Amino acid sequence: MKSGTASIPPEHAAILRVIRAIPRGRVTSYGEIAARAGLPRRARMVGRILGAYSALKLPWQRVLRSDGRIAFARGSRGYREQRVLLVDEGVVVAHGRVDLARYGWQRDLDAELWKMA
DNA sequence: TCCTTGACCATTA
DNA sequence: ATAATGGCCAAGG
Repeated sequence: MKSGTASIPPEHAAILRVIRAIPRGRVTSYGEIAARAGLPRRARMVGRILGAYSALKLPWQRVLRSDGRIAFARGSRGYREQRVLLVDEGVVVAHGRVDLARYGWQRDLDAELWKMA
């Protein structure tokens, strides 16, 4: 064999890197992750990656739709699990939705910038 | 090969 | 707030 590790496509690696960088207690969207990974308009790919690499311990619960709603169908196993994991790290989930103005990753960045003023 | 199905999204109406 | 449209694209029938 070549070098033990299975080769992960660069695009996949870029997306995984962004997902792993989401701070605990904050959330972001599929599209935002794609954009940060240098792959604008490829939100769908992020969803596929999350499923494909579920063996890795990723903070998948911090990934929501662009409007802050959980992507899984209400009542589904994934939906319930994600809600629990988010609440566990202090994120308020009301009606299957998170207030992005409050818990969004971007907002976290804004706070950092404000501190410099 | 074609068609459908998604852990999606921005825009337009 | 809901709905249609077009973009995106791998996987499975």
